[in-house]
Amino acid sequence: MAERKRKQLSRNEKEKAKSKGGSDKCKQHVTTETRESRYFTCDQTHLQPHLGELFFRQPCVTLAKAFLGKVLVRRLDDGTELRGRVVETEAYLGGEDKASHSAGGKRTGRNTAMFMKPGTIYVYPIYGVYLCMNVSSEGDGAAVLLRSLEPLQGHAIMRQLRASKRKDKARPLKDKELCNGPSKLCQALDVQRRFDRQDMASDSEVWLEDTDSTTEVHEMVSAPRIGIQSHGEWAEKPLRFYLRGNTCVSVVNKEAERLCQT
DNA sequence: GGTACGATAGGCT
DNA sequence: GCCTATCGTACCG
Repeated sequence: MAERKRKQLSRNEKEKAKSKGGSDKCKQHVTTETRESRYFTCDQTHLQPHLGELFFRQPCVTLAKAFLGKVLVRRLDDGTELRGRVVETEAYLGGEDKASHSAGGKRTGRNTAMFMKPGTIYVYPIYGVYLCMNVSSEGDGAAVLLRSLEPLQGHAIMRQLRASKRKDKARPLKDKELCNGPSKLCQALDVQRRFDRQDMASDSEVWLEDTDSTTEVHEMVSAPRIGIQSHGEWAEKPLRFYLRGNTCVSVVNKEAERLCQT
């Protein structure tokens, strides 16, 4: 309950932050599809399609931070490519991390992907209805949860995919609402359970692209993770990372932003 | 517009 | 029985 209140509070703060600017990048990319395409055409020469094994072979926290700003690509069966910039992640360290599915080194059928080589995708169902996508990092049972994307390409299809899980007469989703949560991004990119244990470093349906932009330290916020309030001290550790001011972040934590100010 | 809250549903342990 | 969420609706200013 307290968590929910905190969430609500944070959402409010997110909206406020938006009006202060700093979200221009998001706006710039999110406004129209045409503009996004142009952005990508311009930058095409600087992109390194398919970040490989080397990228994922980093310690969990380092990888969770390194994900920020990278572009997640989903290629659908018909060849359509959906793109979103990663703006929010969480690190689940495995072993000692009590909030991790692999806490205590516990290995089950479900979490096997967490123990596989860095870059392995871990997709699991939650609350019976939703999916969450993680990527295995260096370290036994460690993985990075992808929490939010800033839609860059394929908005219409993302909206369609998201709408199919909602009521017919529900209000249309804003661009920033398409991927602003771990399960929302799975819906928007049509991430399926069968992706579990696939290798993001070599897969032809989901991969990560580099960009020429680097995330400055002051642009990144570290905050406690979401939805794990029952895990004691591990619930407090700042293992969630997001891009400051980006309107596509699912939950803004004002206190953490103050602490991260440099 | 925002905030608060209840309902939801299925797999895993 | 718990769970790394989300949605719709009711209420508030």
